[in-house]
Amino acid sequence: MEKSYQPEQIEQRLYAWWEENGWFAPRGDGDPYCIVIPPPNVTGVLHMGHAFQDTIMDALTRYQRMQGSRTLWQPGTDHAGIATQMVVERLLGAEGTSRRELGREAFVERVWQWKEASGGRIGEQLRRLGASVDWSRDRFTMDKGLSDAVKEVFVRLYDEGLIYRGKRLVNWDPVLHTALSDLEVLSADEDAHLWHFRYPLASGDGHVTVATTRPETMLGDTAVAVHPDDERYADLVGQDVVLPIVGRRIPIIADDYVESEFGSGCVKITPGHDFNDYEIGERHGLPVINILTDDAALNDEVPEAYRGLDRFDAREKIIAEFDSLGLLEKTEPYVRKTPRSDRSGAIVEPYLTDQWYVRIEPLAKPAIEAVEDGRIRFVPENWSKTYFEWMYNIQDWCISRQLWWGHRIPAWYDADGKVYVGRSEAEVRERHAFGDAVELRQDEDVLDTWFSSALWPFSTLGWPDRTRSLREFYPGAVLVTGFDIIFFWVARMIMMGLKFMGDVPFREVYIHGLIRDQDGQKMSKSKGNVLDPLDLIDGVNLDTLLEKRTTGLMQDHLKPAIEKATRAQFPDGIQAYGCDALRFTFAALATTGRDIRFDLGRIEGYRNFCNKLWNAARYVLMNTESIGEGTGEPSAADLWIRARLDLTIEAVHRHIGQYRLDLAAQALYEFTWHEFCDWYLELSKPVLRDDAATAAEQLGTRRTLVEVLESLLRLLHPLMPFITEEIWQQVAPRAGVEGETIMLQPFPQVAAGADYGTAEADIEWVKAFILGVRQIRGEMDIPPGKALPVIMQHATDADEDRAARFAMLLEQVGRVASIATLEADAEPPASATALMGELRLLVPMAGLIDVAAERVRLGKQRDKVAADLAKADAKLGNEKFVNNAPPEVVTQERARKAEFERNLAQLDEQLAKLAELD
RNA sequence: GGGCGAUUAGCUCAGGGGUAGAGCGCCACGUUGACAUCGUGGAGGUCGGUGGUUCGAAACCACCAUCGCCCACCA
Repeated sequence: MEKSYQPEQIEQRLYAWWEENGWFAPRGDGDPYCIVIPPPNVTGVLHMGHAFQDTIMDALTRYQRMQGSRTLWQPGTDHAGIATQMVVERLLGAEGTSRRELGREAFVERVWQWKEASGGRIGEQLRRLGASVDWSRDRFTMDKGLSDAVKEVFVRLYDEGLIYRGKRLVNWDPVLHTALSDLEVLSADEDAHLWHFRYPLASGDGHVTVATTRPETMLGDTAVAVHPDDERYADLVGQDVVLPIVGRRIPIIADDYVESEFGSGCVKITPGHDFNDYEIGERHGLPVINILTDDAALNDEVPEAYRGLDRFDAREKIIAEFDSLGLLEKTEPYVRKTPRSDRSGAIVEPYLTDQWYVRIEPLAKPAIEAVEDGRIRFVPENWSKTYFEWMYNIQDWCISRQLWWGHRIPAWYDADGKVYVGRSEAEVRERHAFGDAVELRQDEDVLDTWFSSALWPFSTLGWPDRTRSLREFYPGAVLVTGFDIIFFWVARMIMMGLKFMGDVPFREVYIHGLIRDQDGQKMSKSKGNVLDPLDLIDGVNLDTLLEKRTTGLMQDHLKPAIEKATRAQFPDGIQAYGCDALRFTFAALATTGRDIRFDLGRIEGYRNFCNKLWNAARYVLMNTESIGEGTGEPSAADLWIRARLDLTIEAVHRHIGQYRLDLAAQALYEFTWHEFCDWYLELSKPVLRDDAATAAEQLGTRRTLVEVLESLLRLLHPLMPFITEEIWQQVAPRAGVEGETIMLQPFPQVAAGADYGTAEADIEWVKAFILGVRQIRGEMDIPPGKALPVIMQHATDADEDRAARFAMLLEQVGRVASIATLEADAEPPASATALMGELRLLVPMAGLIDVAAERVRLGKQRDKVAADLAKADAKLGNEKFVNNAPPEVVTQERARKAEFERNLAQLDEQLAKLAELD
C-alpha cells in the first residue's frame, strides 16, 4: 500500500469494475427497496446540490443493499422543456440563426442532437460520485415508453373531465412566448411608481381618481370600482366615466374587493390584464379587452397612436398624455411586487389565451389524505405543513406551454376547431370514425415538463404496462429531495401516483437542505460562487477555476468582482480531496436545518480522515501478514474494542434509520479515529512487539485487529465506497471473509449475546491512568518520549491488580518507566499529581517538574473542583431538590459531591506539600 | 398579511429538563518502527434578550430582537 491515500488511483478503476459486474442492479430475494433519482436536466451539469443529494441516496441505497434488500436506485434524466430549449436557442443565436428560421421539425431534431452530445455528462458525473444506480434501467423523460405514459395519463384525465381546455388569463412570458404555471412566476419587491389618474365623469360633473402601477393597461379598462360601503362614492355607483384617450364610457361599479383605505379608494378595472380584475369582471359581466400581442406590445384594440408600441413605451406615452390633459393628479414612488418569469426574468403579463389545465382539486384531496393519515411521512415532519399549506389552496394547473421541445399535447382539431383527444391521430380517427377526408391538425403546444416528471415513479418502471418492476418497486421507499420542489414535483407525484397506481409513490419524503457557499449565499453562476463537485474530487488550478467561473456569464460586468473574490478565496486553486472525502463531508453536513454552508475546511478534515483510515489499515496489514489459524486469546483491549464496535454499529443503524447521516458520520469518525486508532492500535503494539506475549495472545490481537477493521470498512462503505473497497480487498482474506466485493457484503450487525466481561472497565482504567500521566507530562512540558516513574498511593487491591496486569500497556503506551506502590500514610517524595477517584498517581519531581508550574496546574484543578462542589452542595442543600427530584438523580448528585470532596482534599493536601518546598 | 426556520467556542455545526460537545482554527511540546493529511497536552462559551413553567431551563412555553426562507390578488 502507498504510504498515503491516493484517491485518484483507485476511484475510477473501482467504479468501472463494479459497473462491469452489474452489481448495481437489484439482486437477491430480499424486500424490495427503491429510490428514484430526481432526474437532472439532461443537458445540464451536476452541481453541489445534486452531489449532496446523490450522496444521500447512494448511502441509503448501499446500506439497504448490504442489508440484503432487493435494491433499485432508478436513474434518469429530464428533458427540462424551457431550460433546454433556451440553451439550444442561445446556441442557434451564436450561429446567427434562430428557432423560427429552422422551423419546428429541424429545431427539435437539433435539440435531440444536443441532448445526445451533452447528455452523457450527467452519467459520467454520477459515476465519479460513486452513485450505485442501475444503469441498465436509465430513463429519459422523452423516451418512447415515458412518452406513452404521458399520453396515457393525458387521455385518461381528459376522458374523466380532469383535463380541460379553456380561455383564461394566464401568466404569459412575453420573451419566451409561452404560458407559465403559477409556480414558475417569482414575485419580488421592486421600486416602482403609483400614478394617480383622473377619469372624468360622463355627466361632465367632476372626476374620480384611480391609482395604478400599470398605466398602459388603462387602454383596456372596462370599469372603475369602489367599495360598496364607501360613502364618498355611494352616489356615483352606476354612473359612467369616460376613459381618457380611449373615449370609452365605462361604468362605476361596487365590489368588496376594493380597499377603501388604499389610494383614493377607487380602482380601475382591466379584466384582460389583471387576475383580480378578471374575477371582478366575471362577477359584474364586464367585457374583457385584450390590448396586448404575444410580445407584450399593444395591439389593434387601442387607439391608433398606441398600436405596436412596446408596453413600457406605451406607459411613458400614456403618462405624458394624461399629464398634458391635466388628468395626472400625482406620481408617488411605490414598492411593488413584480412578477417575473423564473426562466427568462421577463416581467410576466396576465394574458388571455387558450390553454390546457388540470382540474386539480379532485386529485389534491386524496393526496392530502395520504399525508394526513401517515401513508406518506415527511422527514423532517414539519415539511408536511408546507405541503398542506399549498395543497389546501391549490389552483388548477396550466399544463400547456408554447414551446417546441417537450411532449406534444395529444389533441387534434378538425376544420371547425373542435378538439379530439387521443393517444394518437390514428386513435382519434378510429374513435370518431373519421374518414381520410377529415383533416386533423395536432395541437401545437407541448406539456409542462413537470407533467412528465409527475409520472416518474411509475413511468420509469414501465407503466402503463403492468411490468414486474412495477409490481416489485412501486411504491418506492423514500424520495430524497430539496424543499424547493415540494410543490413542483413532490405534490404532483403524490397526486398522479394515487390516481394511476392507486397507491402512494413513496412512503417517506426526506427533505434535505440547500447547499450554500461559505457565506451562506446561494450558489449561482452570476454570483460566481459555484463549486463544481468534480473540482473538489480532482482538484483544480486557479486559472481553470477562474475560466470556469467567468465564461458564459450573462452579465459581463460581474467578471472582475468574481475574479477578485475567487483569487482571494482560492489563491492556489482547490486541492484534490477525492470522492470519499467529499461524500463524507456531505454526510456530515446533512443536518436537519434548511441551509447548509459548504465549508472547505471540513472536506480537508475528512480527506485527512481517509488518510487516517488508510494508514490504520496499513498498520493492521503489516501486523497480520503471518496470521495463523484460530482465534487466539483475546486481551482486555481486544474485547474492549469489540464492545466499542458494537456500540458504533448500533448507533449507525439507528442514525441511518432516521436519515441522520450527520450523526452516523460523526459516530463513525469518532470510533475510527479516537477509539480504533488512538487507543486500540496503540494498545495492540505492546502485545505484538513484546516477546513475552504468548503466541495465543498475539494471535488474539491480530485476529481482533483484522476483524474489527473488516467490520469497520463495511460500516463505512455506504458513505465512503471507494477507499473501503480498496482496503477491504486486502483485509477481507486475512479476516477469513470471502466475497468479490465489499458492496455486496452484509452490513455489520451487533454481536448477539457477546460477553466482554470486565474488559471495558479494565481498559477505561488503563486509559484514565495513561491520561493522568500524559496530563502531567503535557502540562509540565516534559517531552513525550521521556518515560516517567509513577507512584500509586491509596491504591486498592483492584488497582494494584490492574497495574500489574496491564503494566506492559502502561509502560509502553503511557511511557511509564516504573510503577511503585506507597502506603497511604507514608510520606511521598515531592511529586506532580493526578487523581483517579481514591487512587492518587504521583510523578516524583526530582529534576523533572517545576514546583511553581505544578502549583498553578493543581490550583486550576482545585478551582474547578471547588466550583463543582459548591454547585453540588447548593443543590443537595435545597430541600425541594432532595424531595422532588427523582431518587436516582439525588443519589448521583451525592456521589458527585463525595467525589468532589475527596478530590478537593487530595488537591489541598498536594498543594500544601508544594508550599512546603518553597 | 399568513406560515416556517435559525440564533451554542474565533469559524462551521451537533446536542438536549440535572457534568456544555465535535471538526477546523489557535497555543505549547514532540518526528516513538500506521499516519506530520500525524501524536500529546492546553486555552476558549453566563447556549440572542426578557419573562414564565419546574426542585432544577441552554433545552419546554410566551413575548421580543436580529437574520433567513416560503406562500399570498391592495390597485
